[in-house]
Amino acid sequence: MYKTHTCGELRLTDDGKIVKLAGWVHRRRDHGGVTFIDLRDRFGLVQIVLNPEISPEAHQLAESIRMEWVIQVEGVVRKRPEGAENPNLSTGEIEVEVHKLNVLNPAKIPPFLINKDEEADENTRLKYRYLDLRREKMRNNIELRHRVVKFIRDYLDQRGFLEIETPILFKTTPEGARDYLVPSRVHPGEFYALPQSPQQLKQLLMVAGVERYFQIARCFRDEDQRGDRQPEFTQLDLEMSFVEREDVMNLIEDLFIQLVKEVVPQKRILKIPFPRLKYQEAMDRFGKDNPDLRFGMELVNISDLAQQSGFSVFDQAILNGGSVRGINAKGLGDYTRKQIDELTEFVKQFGAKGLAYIAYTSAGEIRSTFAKFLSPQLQQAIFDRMQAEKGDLLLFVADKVEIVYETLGRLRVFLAEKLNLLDPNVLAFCWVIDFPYVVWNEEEKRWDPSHHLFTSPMPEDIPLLDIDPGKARGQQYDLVLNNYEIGGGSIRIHDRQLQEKVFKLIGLDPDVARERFGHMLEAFEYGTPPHGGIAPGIDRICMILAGEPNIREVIAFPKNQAARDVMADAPSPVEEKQLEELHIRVVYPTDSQKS
RNA sequence: GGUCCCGUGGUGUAGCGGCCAAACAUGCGGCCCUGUCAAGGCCGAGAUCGCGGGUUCAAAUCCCGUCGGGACCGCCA
Repeated sequence: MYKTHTCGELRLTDDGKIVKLAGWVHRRRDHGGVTFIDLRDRFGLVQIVLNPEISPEAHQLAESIRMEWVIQVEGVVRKRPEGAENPNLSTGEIEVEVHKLNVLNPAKIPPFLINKDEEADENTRLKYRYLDLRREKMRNNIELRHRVVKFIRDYLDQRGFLEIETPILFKTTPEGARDYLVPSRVHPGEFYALPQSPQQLKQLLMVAGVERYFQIARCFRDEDQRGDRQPEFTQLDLEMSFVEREDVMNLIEDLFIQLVKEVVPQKRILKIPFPRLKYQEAMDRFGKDNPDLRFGMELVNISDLAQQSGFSVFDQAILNGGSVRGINAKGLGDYTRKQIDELTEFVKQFGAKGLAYIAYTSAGEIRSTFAKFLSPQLQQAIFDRMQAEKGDLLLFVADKVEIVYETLGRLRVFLAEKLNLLDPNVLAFCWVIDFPYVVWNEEEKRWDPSHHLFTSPMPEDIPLLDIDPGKARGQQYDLVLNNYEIGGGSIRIHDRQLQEKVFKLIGLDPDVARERFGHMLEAFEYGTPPHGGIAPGIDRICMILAGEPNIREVIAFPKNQAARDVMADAPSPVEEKQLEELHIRVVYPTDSQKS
């Protein structure tokens, strides 16, 4: 054994013990006479002392040692001299007096500092990820992730769930995200696809009678990156038989309440039980189906008031079937014209033509883009409805309702960030339910499933599928946390006729449906229990719990925005021989196709 | 496919037409120092400012292009 103890565990009670320690040189303090080294391993830091009077050899050798060298020491645990304790260190009451020092492996000078939390260039961090992971923040994040997953496994195990692995090499499903394809060597011209999620397989496990299944499942989607999206990511994939919507929601809600209590006790859940918002309510109040409930500034509909104003921008919007809504940016009434212009630019990105406002300055003055249409009565009515006080800034968007939602929903979050209203220690979970079952795809002139095509409609809305599909609601539920959708699920269809009806509704050709999903349809005829499930995203959850701005910070070896692993430099070209075996010929894009 | 932002010693930043062959911190090298813990003191090395082109008497600084990175839109059932 290289070590008898870890660097984090020695205490005053170990005083006098002979120990062996091994780890990395975190810092070295050479006083000419005595030399101190903070020795680090994954479990902590401990100060080791090299005294020439104890061991001249060790002290001599320590001269040459540099940061991040891997060393081993043998020595005696000593209580530190009076006044030399370090209260910032859990091992700060003791130190290890070194009798023997062993260099296990020297280290080059690292490209960034391991012992400081100073930001380093992310590209460099990714290239030397193994060094980045030594740093305290990343070590904590990776450990947090372990705690989260461990908690989930234990929690579900105690409740009768089985963790079952499903294939990584599976079948393409072109209706979702773009698939990652894997060519078959033994079947020329045929391909596996990496799963976008184990959706079909977990449903088939329900047909198989598993009843309670989960998996910490890797999922793959070949779409462009975002801070909260990687080409491969991890879901808690879960499915249960003989359950209704409430059953799944209640289980998951309790799981997260307990998880927070155990893994991040310093964080506070805003509301228990989690608020449940109907989709329409979420849109009306927050403009998004993933609302951040940590702050107010809710949208207010003033279409009826705006109608009387005579302000043509408002009239036009309403005449075209749109609406006029606003938010009260509390305390921004003294914003300058320039600052408001900035907000206007912001909403224009998302399709708004402009931003109307009423600034009620702290001095009590009114400034407004539609001042001359603002009769005292109208102004009062708007102020009443929006609870405006001196010092407030009322911001309005008049447009098609989708654009109003989109722009005000984003503006609301944008302002909250600016105003520092987003407390990272508060966890505002909520459920969003009663989603529309299908949404009209204008481009393709067809109905698209708003969740996925195995989702069951609300039983009472099934007749609507024939007469007015847009009005039907799905048995879908999204779990939302602080402005992120962290999981979506639904009660599934377990009846072949209904499933075929849905395929037809969304314009899936029966032959194509049989080819792609024949195994599902057939399975449904062999005694399928009612079932449903959910798939919370582990990366996003860990990101929020760790207070990180993107999921790369909670993934050991993430890819960059261009979907590249910059450490190993993947993807990479392959040998011609490999391509031959796979019956593949590469056709490179020409310059004109590239641009 | 598109929009925006960034690119200065190893790292993080400053400089944003002449005062800059570039400043500060940290790291790195050397010397001094027996109780420090972000040790300290002294000395030193290290960037032609991502790359290419242009404007100008003069470019790290302005413009165009390009490469790299990031944020976002599209996309993500």
